[in-house]
Amino acid sequence: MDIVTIKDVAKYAGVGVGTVSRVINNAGSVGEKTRKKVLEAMEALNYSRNNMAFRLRKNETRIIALLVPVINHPFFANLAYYVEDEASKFGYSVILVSSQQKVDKETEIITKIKHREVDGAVFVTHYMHKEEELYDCPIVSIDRTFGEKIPYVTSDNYDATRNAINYMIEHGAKRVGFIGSKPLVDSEVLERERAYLDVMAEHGMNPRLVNEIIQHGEETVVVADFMEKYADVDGVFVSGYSLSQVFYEEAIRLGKKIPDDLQIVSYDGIFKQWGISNITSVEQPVEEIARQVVRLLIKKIHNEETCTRTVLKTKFVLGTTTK
Amino acid sequence: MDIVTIKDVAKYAGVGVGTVSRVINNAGSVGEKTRKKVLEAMEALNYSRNNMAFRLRKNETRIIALLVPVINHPFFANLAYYVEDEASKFGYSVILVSSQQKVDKETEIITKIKHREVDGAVFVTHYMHKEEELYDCPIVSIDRTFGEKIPYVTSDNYDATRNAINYMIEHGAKRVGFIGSKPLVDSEVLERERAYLDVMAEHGMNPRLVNEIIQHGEETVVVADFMEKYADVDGVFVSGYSLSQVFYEEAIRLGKKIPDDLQIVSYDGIFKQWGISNITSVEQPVEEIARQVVRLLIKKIHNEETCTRTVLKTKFVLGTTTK
DNA sequence: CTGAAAGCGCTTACAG
DNA sequence: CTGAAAGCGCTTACAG
Repeated sequence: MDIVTIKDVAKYAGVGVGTVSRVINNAGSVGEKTRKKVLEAMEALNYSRNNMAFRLRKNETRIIALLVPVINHPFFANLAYYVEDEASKFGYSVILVSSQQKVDKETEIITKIKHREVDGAVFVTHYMHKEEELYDCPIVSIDRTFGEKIPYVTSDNYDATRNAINYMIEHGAKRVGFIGSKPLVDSEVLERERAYLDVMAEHGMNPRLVNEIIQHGEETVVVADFMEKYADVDGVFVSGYSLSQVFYEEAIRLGKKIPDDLQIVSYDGIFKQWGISNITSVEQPVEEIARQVVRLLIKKIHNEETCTRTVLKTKFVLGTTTK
Repeated sequence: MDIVTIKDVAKYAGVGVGTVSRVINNAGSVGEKTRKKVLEAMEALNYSRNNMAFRLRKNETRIIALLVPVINHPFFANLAYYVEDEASKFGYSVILVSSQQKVDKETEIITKIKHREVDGAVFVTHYMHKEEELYDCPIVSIDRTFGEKIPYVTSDNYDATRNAINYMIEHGAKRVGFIGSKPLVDSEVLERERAYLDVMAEHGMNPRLVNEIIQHGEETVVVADFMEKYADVDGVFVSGYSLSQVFYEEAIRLGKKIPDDLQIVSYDGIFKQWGISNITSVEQPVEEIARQVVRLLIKKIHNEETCTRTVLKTKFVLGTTTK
């Protein structure tokens, strides 16, 4: 079972390789009977095009990379699902990289672009240091801002957070706290803290705020500290992918009555389909985010114009953790 | 910013392209000062190897495909996480394909192998029809059996199911049922039903069994039917990725006291880390499955010997749904 | 409409 | 130790 090339087909059909190429690609014009001969030859030889060669010639890999902190988390897994779905519509495959918050995994993607292993990448990561060279690569991001040259899509962090906090206040919360996993880098996620502080100021309330860089695995400690420091909170806004579930469980463990003693609203990460406990939350339009980001990236790859910032609307979804 | 090739480096360093290639790959021997010149040239020109060309030459893509029914499900997302981690240790990237139970997505992978877009694939799918051509491809599978030529890894389905059911019986269950999402194809998952029937026979109990092919989205209906048909069950073994959560919720909805009226054990799909409700379950060693499957695939790709069947041990994890 | 040739960016015998 | 050449499997002007 040797590998059959365009040459074999050409010989079998008694034509030149160029002609074979033309019928494969429906490019140029080729006579009807020649075309038929070639098609028969392809059939007889069970030919299939070697796309490594094709791509080298065309200088495109038709692959994009998706860089997420971890894939085995509901938000990112959902994102990956729709990214793959959208990319495949445009003939792109997607390779997966879990950064695990390690910088080397992140620079690895840049390397893959430079080495022509992928055409571009979508970055969902809040940890990598900026690198100049990054700006020349076809990259799009979610939430994170890199300056004018890298388009990103985000959700209406500020407004959604305001609404969520006001909701708790309208439903009786007097001492509202904010606990968040703070990105290391410029990110629209920071708008959530700003929104919180603004609302607190408007109501003349004292902020009860912990927003810090949390390493994977440290969530429990941070939550425990928060609950000790602000034992009197009766409403908490939780920001960050792995934080809400931890927070919810810790609150239960401390014997808080939810929502009577304590209301909770979370940004991100509550996915009914996975049966995760029913926390009231600001739900991101993950499907739409995924599709937009892919389309932006493909435009970027083809050097088309893109707008830098795309903002999508979240949905406030009531669960059982608010009044 | 033109693309810089090995030729440019060679010219800059005043050597032949072969020499440049040799220093890049540390292959052959090259004089110390020549090497230095070349390295300097690479540095000066900011050269990085075009891996499309490299791979065409070597006839390897260093990419494997992971085909799962859907990526946005805890089990598969975890699998993907470890598959990517293991693959990257061997220098492989992994592209992701969610079959969504569609046959065309599945044959697409075969196409990708034939077109040299990937070197091989891991199949986690229970729906595709057998195709002869598949047997010549570097493919490994999870649970599913394709005959001698395709290696697969699975867990101890039979024993684990026996243990789980016996556990419920030992803890008072008298009318034990089995509800499962049945694979369309030859799969070790079928051992679970066999184990169940064996245990029922040994205890002289009447089987209460529904094991059928369930389309995505139909879980609720099937569960409702089961509960109507076997309203008297006081212990149920649930088999199938998306079924356990649905089953649990339906039982609650019907007002069953768990575990007093009804004990539940599930195979697959309960992941504490995602806060999914605490169902007693047979936990698959997903990390180990992933790593084994990748290693098997890479052996397959390199035409090394592999054993056809690898069985890994599950863990019986007590939750709150059994006595 | 079609064939022969050059070239995509690399590696690898083959001479020297 | 090193350069020139052939070749991986394709596409694409270029002639005819």
